[in-house]
Amino acid sequence: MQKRRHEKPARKQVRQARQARARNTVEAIITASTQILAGQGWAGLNTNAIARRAGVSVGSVYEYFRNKEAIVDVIIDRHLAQGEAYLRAAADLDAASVSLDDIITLLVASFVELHRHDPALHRALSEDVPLTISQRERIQALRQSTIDLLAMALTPHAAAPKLKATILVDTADALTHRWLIDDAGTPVPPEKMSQELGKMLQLYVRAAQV
Amino acid sequence: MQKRRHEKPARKQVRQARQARARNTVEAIITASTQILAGQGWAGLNTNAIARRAGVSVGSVYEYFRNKEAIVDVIIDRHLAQGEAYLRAAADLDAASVSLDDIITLLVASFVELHRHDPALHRALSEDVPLTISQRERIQALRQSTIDLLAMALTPHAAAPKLKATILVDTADALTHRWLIDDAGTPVPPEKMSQELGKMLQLYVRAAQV
DNA sequence: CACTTATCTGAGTATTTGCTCAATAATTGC
DNA sequence: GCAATTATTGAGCAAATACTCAGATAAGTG
Repeated sequence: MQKRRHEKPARKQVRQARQARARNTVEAIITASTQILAGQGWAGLNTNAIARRAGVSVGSVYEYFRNKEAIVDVIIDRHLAQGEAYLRAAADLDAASVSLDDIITLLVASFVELHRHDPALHRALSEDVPLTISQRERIQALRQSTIDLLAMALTPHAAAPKLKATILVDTADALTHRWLIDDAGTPVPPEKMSQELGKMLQLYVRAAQV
Repeated sequence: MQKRRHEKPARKQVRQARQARARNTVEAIITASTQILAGQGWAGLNTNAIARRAGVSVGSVYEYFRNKEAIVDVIIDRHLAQGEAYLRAAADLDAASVSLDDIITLLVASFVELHRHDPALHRALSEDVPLTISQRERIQALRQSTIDLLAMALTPHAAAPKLKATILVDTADALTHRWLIDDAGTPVPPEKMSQELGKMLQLYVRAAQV
């Protein structure tokens, strides 16, 4: 049944969990879905399997979630919140007191840390689950905030900080992604790789622009 | 029906197209599938839609392809062949006569070129279609060949050529991917980005190692 | 307890979709 | 022309799966 043909007819209301028992049910559903996503990916995520794994009936799933996508929505929400937390922590640093070295080290370390936690889930969410437009927008906004914050931090140290910040963030994100999540075939260990990544970014930021 | 539960029972043989009419049918099926993949992605690719778009009946589809995945297999095959062609062309260059500048310029230009051609299909194949193990292996092999070839080219110019080649290839691939395929939200134009990418890779390769 | 509200159940419905097969048509070889 | 081979058709089967609903059970309230 995969897709509703002509847009959802605005079905019935979902219930808000009031009692503790119900909140447990909701959490069980989310946990089960997360595990299935990490283990079998989007293709393995079906409502019957979710209910079975959560130890509840399908009816309960639809009591608290409008549809399958709504469950994933919550999972993505919680996942993005982690990235936003890292960003808030970095924003609290005193810009004047950190060196260029520190900035880049923190950048690389943050991305590595983010990707190291539950790589299977991260992979499923970023490469498997079909994201809605608003989910994509939220990810894009997080990226842009990171770039903006980094650009501010770079301003005392380098020319063209916005451009450089874009390159730095995209490179750090794309490469940690590839090394920690995507493949299984890097002959070089990830620590060595992220060390090289830091070195490369350093050289790039320090270089005089053309 | 999505998935056969207990491994394919080794069904009936697929037919080999002998007459010109049949070869047209096969091509029409592949073309239709490619278009659907590029336009609607994996989720929109179903056998009835393929048959309709190709102007043939479902029966014909299964006359020449064991199942839906077999069609995608051919598409991926042809797509990878392009990458392999680039690699062969690069391998024909005289190693002694090219400068470090040329090597990196060619690397970046090749990746840009590869990703610019039919980005929608590229995206569907690399982020949407669930790849089989052997398909992943083939991609991995192509990546490794590229790294090996680049490492050889770098040997006269830099220390630790294998490590550097790995970084270069992964960076070029991941970033062109992101800029040309993934998003739609880069405020900086792709040409500028690839120029910066080339600059960064140059600096990295030229730097004395620690 | 009696009553109301919240929660849960799971067999069943509606739909999608991969794929088959018996019948029909076109092409080729003689 | 006439078989044999190759090609095509499309209704329909079987399985998967998102989601519903009528009724059972538990919890809160007086």
